[in-house]
Amino acid sequence: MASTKLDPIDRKILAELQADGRMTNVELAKRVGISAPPCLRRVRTLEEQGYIRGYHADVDSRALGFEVQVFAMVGLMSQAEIDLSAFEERCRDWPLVRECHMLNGEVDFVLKCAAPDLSTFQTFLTEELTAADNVASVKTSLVIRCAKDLPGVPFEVLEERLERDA
Amino acid sequence: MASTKLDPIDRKILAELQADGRMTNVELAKRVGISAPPCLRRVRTLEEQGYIRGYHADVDSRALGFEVQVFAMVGLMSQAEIDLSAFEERCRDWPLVRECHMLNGEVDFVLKCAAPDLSTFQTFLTEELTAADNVASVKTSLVIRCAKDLPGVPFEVLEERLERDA
DNA sequence: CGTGATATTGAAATAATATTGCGCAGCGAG
DNA sequence: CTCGCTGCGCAATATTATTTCAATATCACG
Repeated sequence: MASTKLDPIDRKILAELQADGRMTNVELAKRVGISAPPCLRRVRTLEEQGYIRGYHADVDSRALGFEVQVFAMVGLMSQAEIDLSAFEERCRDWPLVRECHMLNGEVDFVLKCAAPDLSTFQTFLTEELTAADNVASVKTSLVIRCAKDLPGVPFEVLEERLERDA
Repeated sequence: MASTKLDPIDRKILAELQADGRMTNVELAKRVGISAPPCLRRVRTLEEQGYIRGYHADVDSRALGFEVQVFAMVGLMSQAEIDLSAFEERCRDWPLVRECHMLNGEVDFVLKCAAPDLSTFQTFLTEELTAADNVASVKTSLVIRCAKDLPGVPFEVLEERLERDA
């Protein structure tokens, strides 16, 4: 990851691919204002350097029968690093847990979970999560609806900031 | 969205594209066990029927200088639908807010925010979010680290469940 | 300011992929 | 059965990705 700095074209590429990850390279090249070959080379470089971690289809989980989304705020008994890591490792093993973020403040972790129905989630909650080693408290909140769900980076803010600093 | 039901091949397609959204159609066809043309037709159908909402590059926001991620728990004064919608609309206008979910329980919304640095976020927090109409309380937690961040749907769970029900 | 070393570009050629057209097989209803 | 429907795969064509290479731009240094 020899992070060379990004020029405006690179940032445009990232913004375009974040918005539409399946854009063809010719279309992308047209939009960022260079020809196809250097455009593709830039994309490959961005991938290698880790600016692009991967590409994913955005699949509608409700359409697939995952009716329930839950945020779970988890407090642990011990915040020693080894215990934090152990909990994270357990989260990685639970398929219902889609995201696991360690936080500052009173709560140690927030988990975003997805389940086909409430009873599946309840079972997971009582038999797995709450029952896990070192878990002191779990507060859950059902997602009623989602008003906004954008991927990654607000490029608008980034460009604004770069202009201002220049 | 004339939601025809999905067969195992469709689900495999969704799982593969969720894992790698830029897979070529021939590779995808190989993996799901059919030839390229019908595979592409299925993908198009899945897109049209809304099972696939889009494709996105997963861009590393830290590499781009967005050092700060925050979860904000927001309580409103009024939970009347018109006030809820008004708040959601405001969230859509704030670029630092990447996700906005309405919850049940004591907290009305959870927001996932991204900012270049702490002071940018603090400014947003005090001058925009906390100051917004109808906002009663905001509790924020910095993300210290992210142990897991998977896209969308746990297909493992879905398949398990289908097998069991069969 | 030059000037050479180093990158980066774009046109053209080639390889790979996507997409269309069409005939065939499987299957349920009459 | 056999018609009608659906979905498959082969083959042909259109697009796109990728490599090659000569020309241009960029930059450190004298």
